[in-house]
Amino acid sequence: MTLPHPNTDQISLPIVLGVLGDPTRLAIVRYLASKEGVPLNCSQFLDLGSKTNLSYHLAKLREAGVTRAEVVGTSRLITLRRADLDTRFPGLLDSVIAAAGDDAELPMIGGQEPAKAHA
Amino acid sequence: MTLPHPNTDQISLPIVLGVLGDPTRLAIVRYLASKEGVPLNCSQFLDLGSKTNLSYHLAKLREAGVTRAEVVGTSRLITLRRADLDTRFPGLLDSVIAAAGDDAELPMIGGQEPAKAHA
DNA sequence: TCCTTAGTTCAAAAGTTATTGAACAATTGG
DNA sequence: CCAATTGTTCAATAACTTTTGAACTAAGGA
Repeated sequence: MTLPHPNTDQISLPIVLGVLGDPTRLAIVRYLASKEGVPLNCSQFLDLGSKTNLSYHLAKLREAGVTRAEVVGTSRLITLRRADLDTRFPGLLDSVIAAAGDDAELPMIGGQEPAKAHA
Repeated sequence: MTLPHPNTDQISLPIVLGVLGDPTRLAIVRYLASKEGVPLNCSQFLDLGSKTNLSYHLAKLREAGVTRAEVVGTSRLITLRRADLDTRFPGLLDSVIAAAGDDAELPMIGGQEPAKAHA
């Protein structure tokens, strides 16, 4: 039981940008980046919407090639496809994550700390 | 007669990403980047759609803060807001333009040369 | 086996975005 | 003034995206 993912060379720039142009998904990506190395399952994101709605957004991210979802038991372990994205679009993910880190308009996850403005 | 533009600090990351997540607009931005310094008017982009449709897409880019449109006579001179975007989201525009430069899926403008694959 | 947990799928509704054509405005040149 | 050029606005439609709830599957534990 594996889920469909695009190959690295099939990842499309407009699709990736479009998928990241949604506050919920950008919040997911920011959170994944902040927990890099720790695989997360969908229920980590329930702050952002209903189970069904997250399933939808996570599928969009996966189908765009932004995340990878590995089936483990009844869970999906979700990770950022950082290396693949860096290969395909050098610097893009880093600059998006850096910009998102500062963005107080994006929804927070699990008491996440908003990046502080320079005192 | 000036057109509304967001201030630099009003430029929103998800809105910018969403606006760039459209092949027509990404093609416009790529072309503007390739002609940096040369202000272009809307009719340069008629390859990409009807006059009305371009007016729509150019308004989206302007309202998102990606481009600036200056009214000169009956023309709008359109430029990329590169410095403002670099200030707000360092590295983002560069990585998007670099990635778009290579993208053969994006529509071309006026016999634009597709970036060649490495021989 | 039965229950729970984790997540998907489906269909419907709501909302948003893209595209079109016709009509409009403003400037420029004759 | 008249016509051409440049681009906008409006209303309609088409197409897509997001959100929801109910029903479902699959694995794991008691």
